[in-house]
Amino acid sequence: MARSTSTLRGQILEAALDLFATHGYRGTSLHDIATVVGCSKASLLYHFAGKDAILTELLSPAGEALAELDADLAELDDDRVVEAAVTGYVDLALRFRREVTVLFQDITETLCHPALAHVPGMAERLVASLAGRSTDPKRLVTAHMVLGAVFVTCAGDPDVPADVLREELLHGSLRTLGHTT
Amino acid sequence: MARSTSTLRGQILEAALDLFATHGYRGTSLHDIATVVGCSKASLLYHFAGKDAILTELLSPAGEALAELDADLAELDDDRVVEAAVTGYVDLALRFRREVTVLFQDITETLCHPALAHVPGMAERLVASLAGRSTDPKRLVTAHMVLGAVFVTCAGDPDVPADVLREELLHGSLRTLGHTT
DNA sequence: ACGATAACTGTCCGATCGGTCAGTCCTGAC
DNA sequence: GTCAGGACTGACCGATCGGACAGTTATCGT
Repeated sequence: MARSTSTLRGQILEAALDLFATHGYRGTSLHDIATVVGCSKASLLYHFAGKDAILTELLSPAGEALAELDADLAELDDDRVVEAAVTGYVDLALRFRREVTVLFQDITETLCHPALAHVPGMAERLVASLAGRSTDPKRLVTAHMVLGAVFVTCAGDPDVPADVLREELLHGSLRTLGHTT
Repeated sequence: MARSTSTLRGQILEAALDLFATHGYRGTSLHDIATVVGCSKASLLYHFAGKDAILTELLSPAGEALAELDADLAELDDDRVVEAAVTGYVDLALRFRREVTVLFQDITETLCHPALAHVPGMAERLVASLAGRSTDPKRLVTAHMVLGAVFVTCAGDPDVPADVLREELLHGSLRTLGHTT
């Protein structure tokens, strides 16, 4: 073996995450990844079943974390769910900032991916939670706004200290929702 | 001539806008467009110089409108610019909702397009305007949040009456910015 | 020292893409 | 009628993509 297995696998995932976040999933070829890593394209396909498998492995942790949040929020009553949804969503988006950027780059291609099949449904429930499970169109719009605000801000990766960013995402989202603390 | 020129051109643009918004620019082939329109792929390339040219013609009006907003905002003083930026941006995003969706689907591919070369710079100035030209990191974060909130909400095309949507985008954005009316 | 096995690669393949081009078809002016 | 020119198309092209596969290299247990 030229390299230890885990080493090259990790390098491939790291390079792929970088390239997917910069140029999108469709905009990145296996050749591009192989060039960055410094191995052959065939080597990628030795470690991973295919290009899909790389994306799946990259996004699965974020998907599972979102599923956890989804389950947690389901057990809260309506007046407590809003703050929990905001905090959980912001922390999730910050923790998986690079994955969010990948999603942002190629939203349709990545969302229709098997590993993320449950995301649309969970996103819809997250919006419902952000809206305090109200069906008022106005509150649904603001909930969508929070979804987009945190999403794009994290994907944009602004040059701001992490704690300031988190604090402002939380407060800004609550202000958007008209939630008085 | 089988059809009047303008008819087929218009059908091509309409179909392309639809497909680009649904599957992204990269995810839509000339063959896809031709199939929807009901003509040959070669016919598309008779009416347009290339796939790029179709995207350019689709997004140019939105780009020009953004440039107008950019120029208008430049002439306002700091305490007036925030509300003007919010109103102008929301109205722009609503007017070019489908174009926003196209942008959302394939952000890197579309933004590096010649016709939209000035957009990143204008977007940056728009963020500055939304932040009241303050350099406070907290205000910059909230400005980015508004940018994303309106962007994603318009791209998502929620099933809400147009006037309610506009009203909530405006009020929600101002609340996000902590702007007391 | 030496197979067995895992790690890795060069090369080829079919599919699909955007784009070109010679040629056909139709229409309207004369 | 006819003919010039715009509208349109089928067939083809080179490039690039994800992927398959036989073969080579390096490592380790014995």
